[in-house]
Amino acid sequence: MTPPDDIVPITVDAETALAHAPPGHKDELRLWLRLLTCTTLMEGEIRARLRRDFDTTLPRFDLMAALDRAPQGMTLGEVSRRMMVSNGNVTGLAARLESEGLVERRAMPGDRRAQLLRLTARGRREFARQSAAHEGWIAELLGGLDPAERAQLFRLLGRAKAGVRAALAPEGETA
Amino acid sequence: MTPPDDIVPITVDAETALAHAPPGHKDELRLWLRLLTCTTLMEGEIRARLRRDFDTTLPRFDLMAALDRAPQGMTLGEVSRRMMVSNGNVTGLAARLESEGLVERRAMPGDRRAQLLRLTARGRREFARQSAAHEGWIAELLGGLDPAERAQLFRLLGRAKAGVRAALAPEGETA
DNA sequence: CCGGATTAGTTTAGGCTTCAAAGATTGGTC
DNA sequence: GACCAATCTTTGAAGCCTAAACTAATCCGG
Repeated sequence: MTPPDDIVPITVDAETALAHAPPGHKDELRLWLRLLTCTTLMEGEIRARLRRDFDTTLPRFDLMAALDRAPQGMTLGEVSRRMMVSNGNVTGLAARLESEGLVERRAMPGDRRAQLLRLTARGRREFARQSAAHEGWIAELLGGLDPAERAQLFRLLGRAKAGVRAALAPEGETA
Repeated sequence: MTPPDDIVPITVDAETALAHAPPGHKDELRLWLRLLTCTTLMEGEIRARLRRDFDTTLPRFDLMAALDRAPQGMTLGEVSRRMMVSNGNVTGLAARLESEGLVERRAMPGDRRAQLLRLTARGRREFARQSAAHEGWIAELLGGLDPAERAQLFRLLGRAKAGVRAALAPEGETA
C-alpha cells in the first residue's frame, strides 16, 4: 500500500490545479486556463454528441455550417479562412464529405484554379437535422447562466477577442 | 486593379459571419461561437510561438507543465485526467518526450501496473524557459483587458464552467 | 486460494491538423 | 507574347487525438 498517506490530489483540470499555486503566477494565466477549460469541456461534449447522434465530427459539421450559409457556394480558400484552418485541411475534409455525398464541387466560372463547394440536397437535409440538435445542446450547456450573465460574458469576450487581434496585428496597422 | 468591385466578403470567422444572420438564432449560439473564436485565436498563436521559439507543441508543453507541478511524479492516468485527453494519447506523448530526454518513467512503488512520469533535469530546465515565455505571451494577448474586466471575465467563465459541468453530471448527482 | 470486477497502460485503425513543397492558373508588365 | 509574382489547390510527412480492443496487475468477496 503506502498509497495516499497525506494528499489525495483529485485536481480535475489544469486551471483548478493552479488554484493553490504559489503566489507570483499572473492572473492572466489563470484566466487563460479557465477559458481553455471551459471551451474544451463544451467542445468535447459537442464532439461526443455529434458522434453519438449523427456519426459525424465537429470539423465536418463546421464545414457544412459554413456552406449552409452560402447557398451559392464557397471556394476552398474561403472555407479555410472562415474556419481558421489550413488549406490542406479543407482539401481532405471536403474529399471525405464529397465521398459521402454531402457536398459537391463545381467549377468556379472565370477562374479555373478555384472550385466552388456546395451542400448537396442531401447535405442540406442532413445539416438541418444536425444544426437543430446542435443549437439545443449549446442552449442546454450554457443554460446555467442567466441572460444578463450571457450578455455580459458575450461583451467581455468581444473585448478579449479584439485585444487579441490587436496584439496579433502586424505592428503599424490601420485597417 | 479591379479589386473590390462589389462585396469583399472578409468575414473573418464563424462568429462574425453569424452577426448578420436572420433572426431566430439563439444568442447562446453566438456566445458559444465567440468563446470558441477567442480560444482558437489565442491557442493558434501560442502553438505558433511554441513551434517558432522552442520547436515544440502545445500538448508537449501541457504535459510538461503538469509534471512540473508534481516533482514526485504523476502516473500516466493522472496526467490523462488532468489534461482531459485519452489514455492512449498520453502514451504516445510520453513516448515522444521520453525519446527526447525530457521526461522519464519510474516504476510506481507498490503497483506494478502503474508508472510514474517525471521531468528529467533537462526537462525541468527546458520547461522553465518555455514557461516564462508562455506566461509573457498570455499576458500580452490578454493585455487589452483591464484588471477589472479580467476579474469579471474570470468570474463569469467560472459560472459557465460550473453550469456546463452541472449539465454534464450524470443526472442524480450530489458530489 | 479462486474468480470476477476494476484499474493502468498499450495498441490499432481512422480521422484531424499543420507545414512545406509542388502543380496549375491568373494578372500585370514589358 | 513572355515572364514573374501572386493566388488556388493538392500532396506528403509528421504529429495529435479518439474509441475500442487488448494485456497485465490489483482488489475483494467467498
